[in-house]
Parts: sequence; structure tokens; C-alpha cells
Amino acid sequence: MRYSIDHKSPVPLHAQAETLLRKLIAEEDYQNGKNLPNEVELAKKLAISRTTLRQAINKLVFEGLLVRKKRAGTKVAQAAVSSKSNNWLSFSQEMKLRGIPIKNFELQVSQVFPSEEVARFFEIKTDRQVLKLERVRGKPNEPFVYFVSYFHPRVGLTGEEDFKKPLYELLENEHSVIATLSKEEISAKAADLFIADKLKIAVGSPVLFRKRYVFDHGERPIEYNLGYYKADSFIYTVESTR
Amino acid sequence: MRYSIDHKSPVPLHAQAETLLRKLIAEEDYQNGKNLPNEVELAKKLAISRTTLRQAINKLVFEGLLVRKKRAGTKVAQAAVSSKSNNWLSFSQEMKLRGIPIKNFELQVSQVFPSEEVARFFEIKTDRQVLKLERVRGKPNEPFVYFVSYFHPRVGLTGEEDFKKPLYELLENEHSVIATLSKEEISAKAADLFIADKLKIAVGSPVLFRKRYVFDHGERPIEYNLGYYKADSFIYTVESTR
DNA sequence: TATGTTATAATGTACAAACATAATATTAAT
DNA sequence: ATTAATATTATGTTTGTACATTATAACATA
Repeated sequence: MRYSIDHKSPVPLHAQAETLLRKLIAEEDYQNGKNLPNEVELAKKLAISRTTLRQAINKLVFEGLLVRKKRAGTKVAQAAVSSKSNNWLSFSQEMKLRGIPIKNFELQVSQVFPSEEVARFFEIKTDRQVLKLERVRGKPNEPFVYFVSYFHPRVGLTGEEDFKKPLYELLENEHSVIATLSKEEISAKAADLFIADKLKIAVGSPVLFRKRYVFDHGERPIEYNLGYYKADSFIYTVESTR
Repeated sequence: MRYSIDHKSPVPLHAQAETLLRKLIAEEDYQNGKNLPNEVELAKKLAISRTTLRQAINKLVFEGLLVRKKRAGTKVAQAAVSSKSNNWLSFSQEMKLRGIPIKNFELQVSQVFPSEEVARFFEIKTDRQVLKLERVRGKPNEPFVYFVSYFHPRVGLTGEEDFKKPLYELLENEHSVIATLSKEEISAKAADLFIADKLKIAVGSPVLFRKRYVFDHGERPIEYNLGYYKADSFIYTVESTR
């Protein structure tokens, strides 16, 4: 076992177990569906009680990170990502929460003339260039989303920024733009040739398509974003009341 | 104590305790900040162990419903996070809004034994039958959604009702059941043979899949609903803030 | 009166032990 | 070869017990 638990530490054992599990989860084997060590054994190895270990596991189950089945064992949840309607997160934040190491592929930045729709949303003319950001994200050799973003000129992005950082962090820290409101539209689509190529799936395969309009606290348009998610790599969760 | 726990029930004690707590939480006193009965006492009163009660409490804490402090006790979380009153609508209402005339096809009502998942959600035994409602909806010769609903026995549906009426209207007017909370999961799927047949599309075509858990204002489970939407016949919109 | 000390009441952490249940794997029977 | 019975293995449920920690209340002291 690469990791261990410090019984003398003031950090509660279950908390230590939790972080240890998060590290385990990040490992490739487990990401690929391998069973985690079973409770009884793992507890013995870590020299903590099964109950204590269970406390940690249950938390991760509740978070949706792990899935368990009697007899079958404990595995990293496949349907990887979910998104709560309230406090919304950027993609990389969501993934980090789940212990999934995310890579950027084919990151491209360019200046383009906006389409009618984008120009209308941004309330600018179509002859004024906007920054376009494209990227494929996922695990190495397993892309699961293709993103396209357009940013309002007001944001002041030059294209030289480090887009590997979480996007909303970057906007906040380096450009003092705080995104506070998002309107999204979610639907299912068949992958066309372009998308199929990006996501390495067959043409016609189902993708979850998400269109996102992002505003700052003054309700001014900031970003227009399109996301194509490989089916089952993304589950959108919503809680609503009347 | 108004409520109690049935030790002979197959429903796990911690699950019973959980629903009991949800009822308690709904009470006015507790809403107004009164401390819940403390663990040790409550466990004694319910004749379950403290550990078991704790299992239930912790779940609600994790959900953000309860807040605990050492020595201070357990209270209902104030500043209830108002989840963007995305007032949700039934399908026919949604479609009427969009000016589309909707027909029901292949409406089927039956009594079935619930699956594990349904039984768990309803907190009933799997040998207790529930009402299952299936239907295809859309324009004549152009189905665009296949629905399956399961209703909790508590709702009192006989199967003789007129399911052509908007569902939530029917529940409210004829059964005094008011659905107030829904939790949904949305993802993209490929149509299997069964769904493809229902929606008259090719096997493997993309569908938007929506799983919906519906509760009444006492947070009691009412309906479990699955919807398979033909791609592009349905767009889900969400508005969220930070 | 103001402040420091101590008791107390609640939750927090942790263990060990037993039995239940479900899914899978193995074996036996047809 | 297929089906039925059985064993196995991992998680699920539940209890009882013990001690730690922390915020408040009660008390005592200056």
C-alpha cells in the first residue's frame, strides 16, 4: 500500500481515510473500473476499524464518487460528471472534485467574427472580432467533452492566458470578471462528423449537448459556450421546487 | 412522540429514522430554530441504537438540512438555500406553452411489483404492488417521448383515472397530493430496441433520458418517472446563479 | 461587576462483533 | 448442455461500548 494512516495525527482517522481514498480513486486502474480493495481487507491494512473506513467510503458514495454493490465490490463511479443547478462549477472544478485527472487536448485560441447568434447575445456587430476558445477534455485517449467558448470583448482576454487554469478562476483573478448567472439549454444530439472525430466516437452516436449563456452580476453577457458530452460521461442533475 | 419505528419492517431502521426526521424537520417549532431532541434521548425513544440514528442524521446533515454543534445540539439549517424556483411543469403544460398540441398513444396502466430502486425510493417492500403508468406522447404519427411512471400506493391512484388530464392537476384535484419537489437526472443515451420501437426511431439513435424523483411538501416520495425524449424534441433549460 | 474556573451536556470519534442480503461462482442434477 | 441448488464473498444493517472534544452554563474568585 502506497498510502498509510497516522494514528498519532490529530486528524480523525476517518478523515485521513477519506483523503487516502480520494488519492486511490485518482489512480488509473481504479478509474478504469477496477475494484477498490474490499472493506475488510483495506481496514486491516490501514489498521483502522471497518466502521471507521466505512464512514469515509460512505461519504464518497454520497458524493457520487464511488458506487458499491453487494458481492460485486466498490468501484469508481463511471457516469463521471454531474452538475448541480445551484452553485455551478466549471468543468475542471467538477472533475477535480471527483478526483478525475483531466487533460486538455487540442486547445486552440483564435480571433473570429461572431455568428449571428453570438453577435446578438453579445450585442455587438458581426464585424467585431471575438475570442474563440476550443478544447477537447477528458482522460488521455478518452476524450469526453468538446467545448467551444466565445468571450465578449469587454472581458479583455488576449488569448495569451493560460487556459489550463480553471476558467472562472482565470476570469476572476486576472480580468476581474465575475460570472454569476448562467442560462443553459440541454438536449440530446447525434454526433456529426466533426464532433465524432473530436470525441473519437462513431458518427450518429448520442451526445449530450449543452448551450450555456454566462452573465456577470450586472447581467451583462460574458461568455457563450457550447459543450458536446459523450453519452454517459455526463449526467445533469437538477433539483427544483414549486 | 408522534412518530415511531417499526422494528419488524424490512425497511432498514436508519431509513425509517431518516424519514421520521424529515417529518420532524417539517414541524413548525423546529423550523423556527428549536433544537431537535438530542441523539441519545431520541435513540432511546425510538428504541434504536445511537449509531443507527446517527446514520440517518448524518445523511440529512450532508444534504444540508440539519446543522449540528457540539453541546449546542442539532437544528434545522436556516438560510435555506432557495434553489432557484425553476417552477417545473408537467409535460403537457410544457408543450402547451410551446403551442404544440399533444396526443397520448399506447397509454397503459398496470399494477406491478416494484424494482429494488423503486421500492427503495418509495420505502416499501418489493412484494407490495405499485401503479405503473406508461405512455407515448407526441403529435399523431410522430411520437416524441416515452414515459414510465410509478406511483406510491399512498397516492391512492386506482388506475381508473383519466390520465389524459395533466398529471399534477389530477393528483392535486382528485387525490389531494401536491407535488412540490423534484430531483432530476438528465443524460444522453442511445435508444435500445424497446425505446426505438416506441419512438419510431432507429436503434442507437440519441435520446435524452430523464429520471425524475417527485416528492410532496413533506418530502415524501410520490412518483418515480423515467422519460425518453427523441433528440431535439426536447430542450431542457436551467438558470442558475452563484 | 467582571473575569476566570469548573462542571455538564451535547456531538464527535472509534472499536469490536454479529448477522442479513445480494450477486456471483461453483457444483450437482436433470 | 442447460438448469437448479449451493457455497462464497462482498457490502448492508445494527448493536453496545468507551472515551474525546467543545460550547455553554454554573460557579467561584478578585
